[in-house]
Amino acid sequence: MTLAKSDQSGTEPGDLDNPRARLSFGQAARFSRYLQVLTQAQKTGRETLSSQELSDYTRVNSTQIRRDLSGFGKFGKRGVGYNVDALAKQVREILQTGGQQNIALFGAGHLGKAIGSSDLFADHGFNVVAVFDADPKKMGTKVGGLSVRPVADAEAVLAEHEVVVAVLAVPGEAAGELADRLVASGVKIIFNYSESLLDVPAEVTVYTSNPAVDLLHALYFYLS
Amino acid sequence: MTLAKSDQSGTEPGDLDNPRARLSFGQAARFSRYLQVLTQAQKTGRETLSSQELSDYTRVNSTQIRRDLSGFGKFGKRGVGYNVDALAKQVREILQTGGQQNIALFGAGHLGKAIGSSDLFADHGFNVVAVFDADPKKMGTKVGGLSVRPVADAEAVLAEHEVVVAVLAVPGEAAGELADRLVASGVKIIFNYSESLLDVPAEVTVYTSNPAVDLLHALYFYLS
DNA sequence: TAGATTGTTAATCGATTAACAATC
DNA sequence: TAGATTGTTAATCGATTAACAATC
Repeated sequence: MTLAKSDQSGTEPGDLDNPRARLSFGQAARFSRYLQVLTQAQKTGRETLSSQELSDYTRVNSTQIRRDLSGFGKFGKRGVGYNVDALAKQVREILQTGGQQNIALFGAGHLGKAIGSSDLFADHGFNVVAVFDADPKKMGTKVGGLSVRPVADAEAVLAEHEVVVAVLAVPGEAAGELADRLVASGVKIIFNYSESLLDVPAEVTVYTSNPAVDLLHALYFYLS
Repeated sequence: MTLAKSDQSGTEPGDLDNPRARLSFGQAARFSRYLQVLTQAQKTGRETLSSQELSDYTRVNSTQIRRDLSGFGKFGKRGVGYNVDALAKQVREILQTGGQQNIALFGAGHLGKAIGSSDLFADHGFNVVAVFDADPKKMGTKVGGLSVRPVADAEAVLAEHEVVVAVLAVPGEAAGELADRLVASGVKIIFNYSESLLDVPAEVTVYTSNPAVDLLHALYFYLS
């Protein structure tokens, strides 16, 4: 939450004279979604997308999209839309996604295997460097090309690869203690796929994924 | 998006005289998250939670939380916090989560198995009624107590169980065509775990889950 | 009592929306 | 040209934040 501080300038959030202006929390969330849609559109060979199409896929208002983008330049062509390749490149620059990031995956169950063998992270330049599990029987089995390792190795691996991002696909009972170890090892971003509520220091960001929460949200509007 | 219309009254969103006042899009999202944390806190035997603790777990501002809740009544005790059981009950009423909802799961791969065998949905009263897959070799195998069925059966099963919610844990290539069939069968809410962008009519809500998007977002603040 | 936390107000900031000239 | 869509402004709405009296 302390990360959510917006830029101090009361004027243009992304002034052309200052293209490194810090994005607000909401803006960064939106730009991330734009990039996801653009990346996927590139795969299907789309050459242009209008702000309205981007809006349909991201559920962000189309005026908002044009405003977000126009803060960094004039990337669109009136009457046509935005060039997908060019805009994807621009958004990557805005989000500063240049550097390689290493990720550690904890849990080699169904969910761990699903995440480890998907291209979700690789598509955006993230590199899963290790898969850990507590079950001795799983040691050495392969998940997405990596051999499963004992959780005891975690500290050494995290340090060696300078891992800042950890994905927790473990049972709820194991998550709390594991999170404490990760925080002690310098992990700053935790994706929590367990049910457990994690207590971490303010400088660590926890993303808890829970489809049931989104379903409650969606159903509320469907039912009323 | 069309679902996001807020209530028309410019005054109290949740007037005590009108406890059924429609929640705004953002409010419904927040109440869903409160309920998730409260449900989990119940499991660990917590008796009370303060708005600050709820804020730490939901990343929603604590004043915002108190304000959301106070729109529906005075549920807290000053100097103590909120009773977990009582507040969970209240929030369930506010979100109108009484009715049973049936869900169909498509895809019996790693991700499908992870979702089908978890308690994520069951915890909130949702009922997975069928698991479908395209692979003939998987027919009859079990996922979370259900036998995997051919996708050809989908229309009949969706109609029989009045399914409004579908979860797509299938490869991207299969998702688009499947979504069209689901929409034709009356499905209104689709959880899309594939990479594919889905084109659906305005009355259908698509939730696309993508950890990489959240990671881009989180990293932006970590790196800058 | 003293400390903690709610319930509530007011000020500020960011998001949404409508509208439209500019222009591809 | 005519149609479509951007870039931009202004108005409104919702979220965030600080502050604090009320009260458990």
